[in-house]
Amino acid sequence: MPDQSVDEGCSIAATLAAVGDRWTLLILRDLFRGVRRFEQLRSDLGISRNLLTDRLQRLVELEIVHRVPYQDRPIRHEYRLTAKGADLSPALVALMRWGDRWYAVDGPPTLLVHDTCGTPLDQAVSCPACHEPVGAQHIRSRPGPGRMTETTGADR
Amino acid sequence: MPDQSVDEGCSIAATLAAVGDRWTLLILRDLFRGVRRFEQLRSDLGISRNLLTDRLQRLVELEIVHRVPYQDRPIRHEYRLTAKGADLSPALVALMRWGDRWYAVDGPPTLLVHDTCGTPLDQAVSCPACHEPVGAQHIRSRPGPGRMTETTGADR
DNA sequence: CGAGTCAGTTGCGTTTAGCAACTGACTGCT
DNA sequence: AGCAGTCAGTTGCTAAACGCAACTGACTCG
Repeated sequence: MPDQSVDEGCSIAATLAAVGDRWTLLILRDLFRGVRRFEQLRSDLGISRNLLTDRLQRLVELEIVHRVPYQDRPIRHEYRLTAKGADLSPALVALMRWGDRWYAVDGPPTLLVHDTCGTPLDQAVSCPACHEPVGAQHIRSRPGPGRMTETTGADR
Repeated sequence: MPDQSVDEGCSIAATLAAVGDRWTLLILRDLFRGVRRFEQLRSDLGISRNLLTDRLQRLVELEIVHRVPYQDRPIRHEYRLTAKGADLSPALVALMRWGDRWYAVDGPPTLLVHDTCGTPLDQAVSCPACHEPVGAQHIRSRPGPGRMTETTGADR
């Protein structure tokens, strides 16, 4: 387990400590897609029940997901993204675009489009001063003002 | 292990199959930062040697990283990002920004700036038609034309 | 009343991760 | 020449995480 020495002062490490395991980002992908129920998630992902239970509980604890009842008798809950969870959207988009570029055969298997106009969307790192896209080789990093909080309470 | 049924037709799953384990993205983060040698990576990350060996070999196999000699006698290699590896930059940026937003205390611990002008950079999903940033709730997905290749040969 | 569904929990064997010790090819000092 | 030190691994053992199958419980429906 990457411990606090890695996390300290690095937002990438903090993010990965929260959602960076084998299943969590895949679960979140499904939640974005509208798959919200335990059994749907389980069969769509092929994850075992105990792990799904565990990952969902963890996501609820981290307030990335919340558990809302969708029926009584018997009471059943579904899992929905919170604002914090929905805010992972750019990260999933970025991961998807890399897979599109390096592993897709005849173009992307899934297109992201603007709901109002249907245009396929793009993602870029841009410079607010120069008003232009910035490639990886023109990105430099500098120490910023902040510090990190603990991602989790005690465990993991 | 998320198997091919999950990967099939999903670039997010393909990406995670390649780099989505507990250490790989952290290793890549260090490579972006300029940490390139085995012992530097090991001590910076706190990863054990056998795992680091394994992850680096895997990254070399996937052509995300290549191994280049930096001295003879004794021959020593360093690990550098290939174009494919450097192309993960937007994904790491996205993960970092989420950590910044949800776990940083007094602003981000690391700032990304444009090398030519020093301006802090931003990342956004945008619509080429509307010329405006698009939030998660306005993104829809549609089946695209493509299909996925295998991320790995046989194992894992 | 028995079959079926959904959402878990429990138990157990396999895989993977983490730690420590060891190897090997050197360099540099005395 | 001999010994300490560095870098980049490899090997062996234990502990934690995962994956599977079976079981529970609260229902509904025929």
